[in-house]
Amino acid sequence: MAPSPSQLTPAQLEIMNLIWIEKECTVSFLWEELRKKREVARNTILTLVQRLEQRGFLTREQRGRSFVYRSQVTREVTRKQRLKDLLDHAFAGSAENLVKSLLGNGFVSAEEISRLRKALTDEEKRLKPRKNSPRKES
Amino acid sequence: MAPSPSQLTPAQLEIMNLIWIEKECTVSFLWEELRKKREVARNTILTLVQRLEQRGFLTREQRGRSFVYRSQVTREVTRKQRLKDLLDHAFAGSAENLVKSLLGNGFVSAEEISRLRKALTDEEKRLKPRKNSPRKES
DNA sequence: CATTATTGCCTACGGTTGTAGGCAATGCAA
DNA sequence: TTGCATTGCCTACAACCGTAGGCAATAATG
Repeated sequence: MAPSPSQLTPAQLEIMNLIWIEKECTVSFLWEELRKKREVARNTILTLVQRLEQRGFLTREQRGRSFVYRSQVTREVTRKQRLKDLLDHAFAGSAENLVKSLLGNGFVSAEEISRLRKALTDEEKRLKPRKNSPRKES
Repeated sequence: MAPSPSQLTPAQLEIMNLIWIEKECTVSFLWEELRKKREVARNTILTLVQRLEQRGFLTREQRGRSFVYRSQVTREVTRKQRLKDLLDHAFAGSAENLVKSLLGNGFVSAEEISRLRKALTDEEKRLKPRKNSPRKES
């Protein structure tokens, strides 16, 4: 149960989220953005970013007098990992229970429910197609 | 961004999951159960459990020569917190994207999809009832 | 009774995290 | 040119985490 080096901590995720949006970030930019939400020293951000680079989550490239950082892992892969982790360790692997917890706690808006119902209906058709309603072979 | 004391770590969650199932656990019992999955010293479990008690996640009660530990927080509340955390910090608050990620990564079985579609259909009716299909109050 | 096993307590240690100060190099401004 | 600003580096530190050893008290066993 050694601390998983592939799971981003909250502060790390905060930075990655910004970089995923902006594609390229300098430390100063990250600092200014994060300082809008909480007080933090520039060196704090610098250290966090440097450690993320050391562990392979970011790459950096010299641009003028400073460095520009880019992500080495996609947001989607990170989402998938975190989702699987939550699913396995908090919901005992039951996606059904997870989604029902989402619903039961009011985390899903009416519009989202509507769209999700449609998505699930499609998915259901895709998995169990009616004999007389053929579909393309993708 | 101080480490949130209310978020259980993996090792802590492993213990809480057992206690949620068993309702009451001694350290020795937890040790035997966890040792089935990985090698770990009894004192490791003891320390983890003691720290969980210090932080209010567990209560203990002397029973004979040892202590019996019980949970002070429900599994549901913990699930809700972790789900909200994942939702906000990894999926930017979009439950729709979260569920679609579940689907897209094959984390949901066909049976679960079927049941969830029904649950969502019900939920949709509940939120946007047809004018001519009244429902009970509460 | 003597020995072995069980149980809890105290202590520690190496690693990580979030936090940041101090310093030096380099660039811009007056 | 002299001073202020930007930027990165090195260092540190308290907290926390997972891990566990050593010890003492007490209970079970022979």
